[in-house]
Amino acid sequence: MGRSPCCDKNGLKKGPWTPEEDQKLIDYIQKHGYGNWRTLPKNAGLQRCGKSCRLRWTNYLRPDIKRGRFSFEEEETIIQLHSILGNKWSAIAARLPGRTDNEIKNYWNTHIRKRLLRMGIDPVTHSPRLDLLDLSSILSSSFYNQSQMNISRLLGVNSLVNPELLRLATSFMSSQRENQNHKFIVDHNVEDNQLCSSQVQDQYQQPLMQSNHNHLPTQVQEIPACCIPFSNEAELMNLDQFPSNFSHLNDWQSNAMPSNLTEDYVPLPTNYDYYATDHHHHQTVKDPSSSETSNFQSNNSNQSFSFASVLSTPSSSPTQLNSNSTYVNNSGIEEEPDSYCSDILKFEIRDSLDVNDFM
DNA sequence: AATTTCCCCAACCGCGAAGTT
DNA sequence: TAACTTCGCGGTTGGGGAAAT
Repeated sequence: MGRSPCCDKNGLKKGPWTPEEDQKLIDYIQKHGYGNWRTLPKNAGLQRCGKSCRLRWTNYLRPDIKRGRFSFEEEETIIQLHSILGNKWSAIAARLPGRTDNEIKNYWNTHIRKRLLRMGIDPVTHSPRLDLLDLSSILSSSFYNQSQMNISRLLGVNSLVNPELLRLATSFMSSQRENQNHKFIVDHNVEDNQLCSSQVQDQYQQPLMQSNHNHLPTQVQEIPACCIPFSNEAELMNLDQFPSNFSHLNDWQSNAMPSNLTEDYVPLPTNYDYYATDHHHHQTVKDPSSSETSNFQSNNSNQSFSFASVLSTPSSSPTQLNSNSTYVNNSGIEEEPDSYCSDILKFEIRDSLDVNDFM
């Protein structure tokens, strides 16, 4: 069909918005609600095209926008969802309350993508690529004890259930065991380790599901490069239908996982409320799509995000969900989520669980 | 201190989908 | 059914601040 002329560009302002323009837009939307973006700027007294107004509103002025750095859980969720959805930023944003697709897209392109590349992970396929992998950084930073190993640091992201990388990592570990007895010093400042993960659990969980609980997958099995136990995008989209109470999920988890794998993880609260810590500053704005007033809080995304998060977040994680994304460590110094997580997520593999069994 | 380079992110652009006439 | 309008998405750009030289 014919394309709409974007807008009459003559005389319309472009570029950064001024506070006055912002206020005009806010005032207008608070009075009349949003919608009909084409006529909105004229009615609001703005020399902008409707598209520009819509973007400004949805990406910046909306009262439910969450500002600040991405939390570890958010980052983790982005990676997980991206492994399933690809560059469908709006779909990803729908499951990250308060975050916009634009913000997520920017964060992916400026942070996560680069980090994955440095770790030898193809950010498109979420699969390891040996031509990208910086082996030296792995060797120098990932092994410091035979029995204690931070697999998350090694693998970088929990979404990478891809067994090939696990195999690669394990191969390194095995060779290290054979050839060296000394401990490796962990460089806590290595940026490649920043994107760490808490979910070695996930490394096992999905294969276990797929293998009918009876055996672990072999390395040649094809396993989707994601850890959320949904086989496809449609299934993921149906997350919204899940109740916010996860008692069934816990049953499912405990049934699905062998006890020797699950016992290190305490069951999560069944009524986990993602919004519990952040109910501040809700402005009320009319949503023309509804006859009632909306406060822009998406319950759907609440539920779905919680579900995914519960699946992948050990209860031992000290990080408050949806908290401000700046972290303060014990010394009162702000700490970036990238670095704090490398410490909290050290993962101990019990002697009875030999990672080589997964080979 | 000055200049250059790098990086981030708000905003723009083009396109397709969905809705309306 | 076609023509048109509106909206939303994803890719890209460029301004400005930070870091490096």
